[in-house]
Amino acid sequence: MEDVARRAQVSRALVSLVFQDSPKVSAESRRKVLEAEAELGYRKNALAQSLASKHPRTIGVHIQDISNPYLAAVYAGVAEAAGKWGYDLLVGPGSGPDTREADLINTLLSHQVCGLILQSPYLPTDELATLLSGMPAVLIGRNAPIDQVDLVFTDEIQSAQLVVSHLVELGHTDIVHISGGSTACATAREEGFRRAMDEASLPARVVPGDFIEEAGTLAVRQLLTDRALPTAIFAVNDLVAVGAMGVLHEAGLRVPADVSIVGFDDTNIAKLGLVQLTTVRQNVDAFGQVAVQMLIDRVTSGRAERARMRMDGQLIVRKTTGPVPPRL
Amino acid sequence: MEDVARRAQVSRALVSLVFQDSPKVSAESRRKVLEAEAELGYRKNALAQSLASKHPRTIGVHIQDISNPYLAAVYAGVAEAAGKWGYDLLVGPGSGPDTREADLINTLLSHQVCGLILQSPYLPTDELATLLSGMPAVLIGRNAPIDQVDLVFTDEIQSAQLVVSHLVELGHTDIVHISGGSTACATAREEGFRRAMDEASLPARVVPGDFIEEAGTLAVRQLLTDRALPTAIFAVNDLVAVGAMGVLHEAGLRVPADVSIVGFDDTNIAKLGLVQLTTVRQNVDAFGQVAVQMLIDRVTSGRAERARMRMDGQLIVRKTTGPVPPRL
DNA sequence: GTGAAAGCGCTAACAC
DNA sequence: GTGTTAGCGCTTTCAC
Repeated sequence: MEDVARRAQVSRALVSLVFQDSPKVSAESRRKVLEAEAELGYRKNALAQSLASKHPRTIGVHIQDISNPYLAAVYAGVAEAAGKWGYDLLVGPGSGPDTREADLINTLLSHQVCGLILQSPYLPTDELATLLSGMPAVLIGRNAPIDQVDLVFTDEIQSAQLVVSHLVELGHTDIVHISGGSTACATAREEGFRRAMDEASLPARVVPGDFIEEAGTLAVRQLLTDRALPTAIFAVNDLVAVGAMGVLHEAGLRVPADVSIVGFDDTNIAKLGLVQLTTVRQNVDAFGQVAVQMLIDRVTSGRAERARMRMDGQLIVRKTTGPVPPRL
Repeated sequence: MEDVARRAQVSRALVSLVFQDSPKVSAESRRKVLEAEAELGYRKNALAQSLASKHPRTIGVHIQDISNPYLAAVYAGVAEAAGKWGYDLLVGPGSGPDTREADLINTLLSHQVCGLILQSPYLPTDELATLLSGMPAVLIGRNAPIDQVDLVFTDEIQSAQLVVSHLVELGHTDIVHISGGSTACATAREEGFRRAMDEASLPARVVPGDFIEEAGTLAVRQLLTDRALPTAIFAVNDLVAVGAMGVLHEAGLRVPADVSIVGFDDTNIAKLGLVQLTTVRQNVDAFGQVAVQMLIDRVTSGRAERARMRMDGQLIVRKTTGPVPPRL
């Protein structure tokens, strides 16, 4: 930076001002500085910048399950929005459910980010709260009651209702939900399913499961041996739905002629020609944008109240749902 | 840190030494410092640390297609190895093939990482070279001839040979490769296919494609209308293979009874019960470890020569390959 | 072993 | 508008 200043024949301070495009610098000086910068191939030192500044322009991101395309899309939105606002992104090192979320978040924090955007389905609410204390953050896809943390999430209740109405309209009355265990998001979907079935005066059958394919295969195998197969299955996510489809296929049952199946997330698997799964899509495009805006707003305005943004899910009807088969 | 020093009744410098566990500090002092640290809930400022030190312990990572489970696994290996060596990881903001790789790498660089680990399939070699000039880096899954850049990659030639021998052993002589365009990795696979077919004295039919499902559907549709369907298809990756399977299925053809299919990467899609794709797995577990070690070695030793690590692929035989159907 | 002092590359408050 | 100065939180000589 010293070099840039010398080459442009100005002081270091002025160079600094140019880079934050302050209004108090003459067009002439700005031009000279920019020119010198380009000629020298100068690259800012984000570290020094954040260290000296009381308002670092780096936001930390942690998305647990980035291999889920729904979250990858959220992430893309975050990246785009951050770029537009002139913020750098730092992503915590972690993928897969086994990584220690707390460590990752600490790494991010130690790099002095100005705020955090997290999708953290596993960390208990209280741990999250102590970890985040005093740090602006927005949580994605999880309705956690933590002060000073903003929220963006899909209305799982409404989404589940969408699924149930779709199936009920097709004539289904015997519907099983394969749940996803005890994560925040799984319980919300299950709750939504129960409520929707209640409203339709239908019995809500729930089989415990997980977010992996095997949960789907196991659940359906059990239903098969119990001779308790329903006419429709609502899986907690696409992977589980596909697991279920696989077993039905093996058993010589047709989807949707014999059993209808609905997933959740609209992942790339759901779109596969071989699968063509009816599923629920979350409003991914908006998620990232909203999250970044919430965070920047809180950081710059010093807002203290919690902001929450609940978004509707959207039913994507493909080829795994159909009319209820005639009773034999 | 000032506070920690005061609480432990020592100087700031000593605290610094303890954190880098220098040998020149007494057990007594160390204990006191560690205790004070814990009590105060001190968290290091990675920024200040990297800024002051001539040897920052943060390595930058950019993996373009993290949604590919093969790469996610590589990444997990990197994360584990980095942790073991006491290095922080910073990940560049980017997902999907449309993000500007150069920008991401620049972001990483501006955060003063001590080196880079990259999977960067799209960036031209020369751009990469200028971008990386002087910065220790290891490239994953790409055999690019850049000085001062270390390499870890799968032997695509050998992998393609594995696939071809498998199919030839099953009696196939009419094999089509759906290629992946002009990325480094696609051309290597195609080259391997051509060589292996040559060695088997078989004609090498190649259909141009891409790394997406649609490439598989398009290619097979074309083969179908041309009445030029082979008895076996070797797709550039799993996604393309599944696209191909989908179309064959629609057309009433059975896999592998009528046509055998092989993919590449052993992604989660290949493992799906509905798919059970024969494919090639790369030695993901070793990739990350090796990459981190190469990088740290170069950073600490100042080694100037290039290191390269070529690894063998492994054929995973599932249920999409079978004996060649009898000629009608 | 331990403490004092200089400085990493930048921003920010102030005077010119 | 522009230059000067003092730090941000840490590491690192270098004396003691």
